[in-house]
Amino acid sequence: MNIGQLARTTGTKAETIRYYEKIGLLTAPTRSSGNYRSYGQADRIRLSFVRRARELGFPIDHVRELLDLADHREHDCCKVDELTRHHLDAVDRKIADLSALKHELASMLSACQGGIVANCRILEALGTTRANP
Amino acid sequence: MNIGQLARTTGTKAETIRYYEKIGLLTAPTRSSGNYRSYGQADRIRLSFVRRARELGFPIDHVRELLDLADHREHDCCKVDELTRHHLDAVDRKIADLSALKHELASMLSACQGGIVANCRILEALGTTRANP
DNA sequence: ATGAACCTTGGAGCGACTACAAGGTCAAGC
DNA sequence: GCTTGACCTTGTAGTCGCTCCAAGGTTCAT
Repeated sequence: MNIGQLARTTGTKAETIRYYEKIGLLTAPTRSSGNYRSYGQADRIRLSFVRRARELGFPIDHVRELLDLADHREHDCCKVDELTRHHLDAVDRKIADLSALKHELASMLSACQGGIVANCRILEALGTTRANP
Repeated sequence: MNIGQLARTTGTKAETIRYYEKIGLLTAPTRSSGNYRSYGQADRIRLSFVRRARELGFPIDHVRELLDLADHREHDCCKVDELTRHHLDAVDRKIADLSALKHELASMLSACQGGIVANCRILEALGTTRANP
């Protein structure tokens, strides 16, 4: 499998695969006679794992740790649990922040009655300072 | 007011203020005899507006448009409304994505019963390919 | 006069890619 | 055998929104 095929079967761009190789997330594969990267099933599985973890929003460093853990199947899995929990907390915080934001934007929108900018409640709301005045 | 004072009164770092000036979000202020930037109240208000919009997650380009709109008080405010609506939609989508993510992470966590990595449900879930296999 | 606390500029670095340029390789069709 | 076009290679620069740093200038209190 060359890089394009691997890219297609994993829904990744070839550039991204090369990037993962450069930062050491994926190991350099063997090369063909024409110096093309040549991948096998194990590579595909590993990349899929990476993509899935990234889809779930794990930062690259966490993915690296997860890969490490997955490579040592005799280890205790509490570290995996901890990473996941940690990430879940971060996601929760982000959701809370965005929800607050959403309500603020929604109330700005509902206050807007159209008309000219001079009377715009949205811009008014934006002009309302919050940081220590 | 020099840059440090403006920074403190708006909860911004001096570097960020200089950055905003460089990208043309804020106009270059007058300079003191010693070549220090010297700001007035109008600058403080404008920067506060920018910070507030950024807090609300508007990307810099939108902030630029909002500033433009706020500068032309006689214009119709429907563009402001549109920008806000657009942003609200994006926030909503992000919340939906994160909620889906949260549930996935939570169910991964609840499936994990401890033990060694070889039996870890979290890693198993991560290994489950989703992109076209 | 000296030192600390500020300011100046320019440039590099972050994360996680993405895009591009200039060239090499491969398979199919003629 | 030659051309065409799709693929691959490398390296570098750009994205976004800052943040940090280094090397030097200014201001003010002691």
